[in-house]
Amino acid sequence: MRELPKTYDPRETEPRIYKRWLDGGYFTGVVDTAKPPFSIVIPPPNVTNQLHLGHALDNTLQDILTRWKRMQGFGVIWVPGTDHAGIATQIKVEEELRKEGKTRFDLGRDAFLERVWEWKRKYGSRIIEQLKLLGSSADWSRERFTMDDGCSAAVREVFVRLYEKGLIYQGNRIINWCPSCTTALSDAEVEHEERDGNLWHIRYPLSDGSGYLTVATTRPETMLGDSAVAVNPSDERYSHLVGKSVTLPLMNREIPIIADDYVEQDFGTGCVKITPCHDPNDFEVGLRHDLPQILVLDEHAHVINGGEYNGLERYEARKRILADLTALGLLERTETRSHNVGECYRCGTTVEPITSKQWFVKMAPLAEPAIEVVRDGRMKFVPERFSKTYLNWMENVRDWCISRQLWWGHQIPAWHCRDCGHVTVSRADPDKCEHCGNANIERDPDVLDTWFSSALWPFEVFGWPERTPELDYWYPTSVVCPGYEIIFFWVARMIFSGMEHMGDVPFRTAFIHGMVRDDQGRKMSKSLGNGVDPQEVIDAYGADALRMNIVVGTSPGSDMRFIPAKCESFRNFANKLWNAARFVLMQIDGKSTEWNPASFSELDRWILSKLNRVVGEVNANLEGFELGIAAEKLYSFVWDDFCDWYIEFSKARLNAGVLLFTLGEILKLLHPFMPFITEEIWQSLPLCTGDTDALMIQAYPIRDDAENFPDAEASTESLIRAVRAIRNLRAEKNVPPGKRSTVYVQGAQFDAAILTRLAFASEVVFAAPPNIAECVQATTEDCTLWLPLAELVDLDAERQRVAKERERTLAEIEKLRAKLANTEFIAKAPAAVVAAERSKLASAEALLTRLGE
RNA sequence: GGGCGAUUAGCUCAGCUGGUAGAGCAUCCGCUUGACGUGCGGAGGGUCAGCGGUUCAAGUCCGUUAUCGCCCACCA
Repeated sequence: MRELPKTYDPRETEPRIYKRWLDGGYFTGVVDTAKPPFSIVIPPPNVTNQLHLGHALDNTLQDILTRWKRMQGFGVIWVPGTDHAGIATQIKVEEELRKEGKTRFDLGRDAFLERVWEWKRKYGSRIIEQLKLLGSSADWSRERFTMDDGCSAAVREVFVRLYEKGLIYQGNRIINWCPSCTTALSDAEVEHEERDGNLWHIRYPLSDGSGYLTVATTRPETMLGDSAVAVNPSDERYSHLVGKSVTLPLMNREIPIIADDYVEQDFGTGCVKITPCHDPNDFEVGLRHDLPQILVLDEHAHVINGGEYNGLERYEARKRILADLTALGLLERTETRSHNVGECYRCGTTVEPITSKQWFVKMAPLAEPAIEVVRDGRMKFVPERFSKTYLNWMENVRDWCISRQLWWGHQIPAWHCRDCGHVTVSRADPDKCEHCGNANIERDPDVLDTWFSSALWPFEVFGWPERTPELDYWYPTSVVCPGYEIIFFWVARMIFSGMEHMGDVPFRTAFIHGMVRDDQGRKMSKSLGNGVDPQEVIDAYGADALRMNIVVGTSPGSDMRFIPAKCESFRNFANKLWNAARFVLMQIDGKSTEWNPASFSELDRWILSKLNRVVGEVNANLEGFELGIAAEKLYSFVWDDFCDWYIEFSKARLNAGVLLFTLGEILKLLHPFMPFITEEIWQSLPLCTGDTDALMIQAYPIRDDAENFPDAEASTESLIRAVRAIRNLRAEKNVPPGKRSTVYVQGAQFDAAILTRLAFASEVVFAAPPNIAECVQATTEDCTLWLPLAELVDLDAERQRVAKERERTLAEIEKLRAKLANTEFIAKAPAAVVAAERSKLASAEALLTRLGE
């Protein structure tokens, strides 16, 4: 048995304990069909950067569930890994290059990719290191990366399958384009911001010279690409003009006036300029009316096909165009108006809707089963409300643009034939066109949306498309723990991918959490500089304290503020537990810890009964994903019940067996939450017998109804109330702590040794004092206590206090009597509730009698 | 324009299926009480945002209002 130091030192302990777990191989998932499976795949962190506190939240939740289930005897695996994060990582490396005065084009594709891999290696390993610092019990032997060989094979297989099914297609459609990242984006990758802007009213002269139409637009620069002006078909103001034409100012192009339902009569002037290449609605209108598509902005959002404006950047072009229109007297007026601007979720640049040839996933057929499984409960969200968010999105989802004009990512497995134009999509790299047989083919340079590969994560990590034992055993996974911000990006896409390729849900439960904010409730961000490095917190307070901070006092799905002082309180808790263990070790030293129920006192049965209750509750809470509530109950059981009372009892009446047992059970219960300290203590206990007898593989306690002792609970709680009453009395009377006195008790019989010790008594007498007049009195619901302290007490104050308590009791009695006099209450409330109210009344009445004595 | 969440002690937040409000921190008083001052004992502090309803009983369910926040949406 090792002597424990007086203060717990997480910095010394954690690395040592973590190594012990690794050496024991306890994290390794084993396919064991004798056990029920439990699997979690990590939401793979992006290799863009090291982890922040949000990841600490993700992974603490996963680790708690994983450790709990492992201790419950499940065949557990937690698969770790990282995500290549195509666009985000590419931006990072390009930024780095920019500092060297270079662009990716200077390096060329291969050299650039080598640079990105370098970045990936650096941050990928840092991330894994950080996950370990947190205590994550992930199976490192199965660590994956979304661009490793296995994932690449899965991506390739999925792409080909969907293509062959006609669910992946190439099309020239309007998409979101980021001029800074110079790539297409999916709808989900565009963030909408409300911005102040202008609505410019511009006159388009009628071609016949009979006047003009005024159109209102927020994007005057796109007028260079206008191919019509549209009005509502039932708008009588303009019906006579439909079929005629206007002359597009600046470009002097004659464009038709058309009628389309899309136009709202009441908005602006009721006339809309139609720019099919740069507005999603206009694009649709253009298709309906067979309008020409005139692209006027290039990949950098510089003007093309715009005559004298060619080469101008879009906002520069706007200025010039507005100035020119003003000069021509065609700018009727300018109205300020706030409107939504789409921004690239990675770089914040205003996104340009642009027509472009891209690859798409046809969503309707995929969405259908993905909607069904959530509707019928085969897959559930925790908290439940997120299923609504999810369904709303899935029910309205549009085709998914999956091609990105980037270099970092899975290159699209499609080869274009320069001779016949046919596209060959295949599992193996082709050397000739499958249509004309010529070798003059070229691979599509684009890569896939990064989420295309993460969508496959829950099955690709188990070896899919191979049918592996791991896949059979662990798919569908049990739980996934993402933040709500990636429900669309990731959760939704995993669900339809799982349904399509595995024929089953990817996970039974999506346990959604919120965001970690700073202590003022602000989002943590680089620019604010308010980000917190988990390692700093771990260094200062220990990983266990960080984990508890993250879990306690937060509710699932809601954002939380990170308050360092809260870590301090859990560090203190860790220290409390540590010292409780020290006490236990000291007490049991040289004593028998034999389990002998015949020797149990009421106090022993009390703690066992309380323990048993907490065991039941904690398991139930964990089952319901109420991790914070479970942790809080354990906190209070350890501190309030075990330390404040049972350990204090033990100083007067020791049962080494129960003391040690209870500590052991506490360690097991707490282990998923605070793995390091609990394991460390466990290793010093005689309960831990062998070298491989780690706490983390002990059986998690389960509730045992034979361990309920209501009588012991009642009698001990009565004792606790008496002790409190005496302490209270002494504090109120400012009795010096060293001053002991006789305690008189009437109405109950207690363990005198305990009462003597905890109530600072010199002696306990179970009778009313002979000199009541010279005593101060305290009452509990089942007994009266006196201290002969008349000389130390302000008698006036004491009378006042008693009077006040009397008043309070009277009020309560009145309330209870009214309640019990209510025939409806008696008739309708459950019998147990009525009985409880009756006994409350009885004890209140008894109290009143005693107060009156 | 839809949808969702929040509003509880000075601060940050818990309170699952309704049964007379809790924690941590902060505050105040006292303390070398046989593990712990990262501690011990004691105390104060809330008309659970407002209004209405259901119920024997509402922080908890329903409706409504207000303030704050988030998500989604093709009115230029």
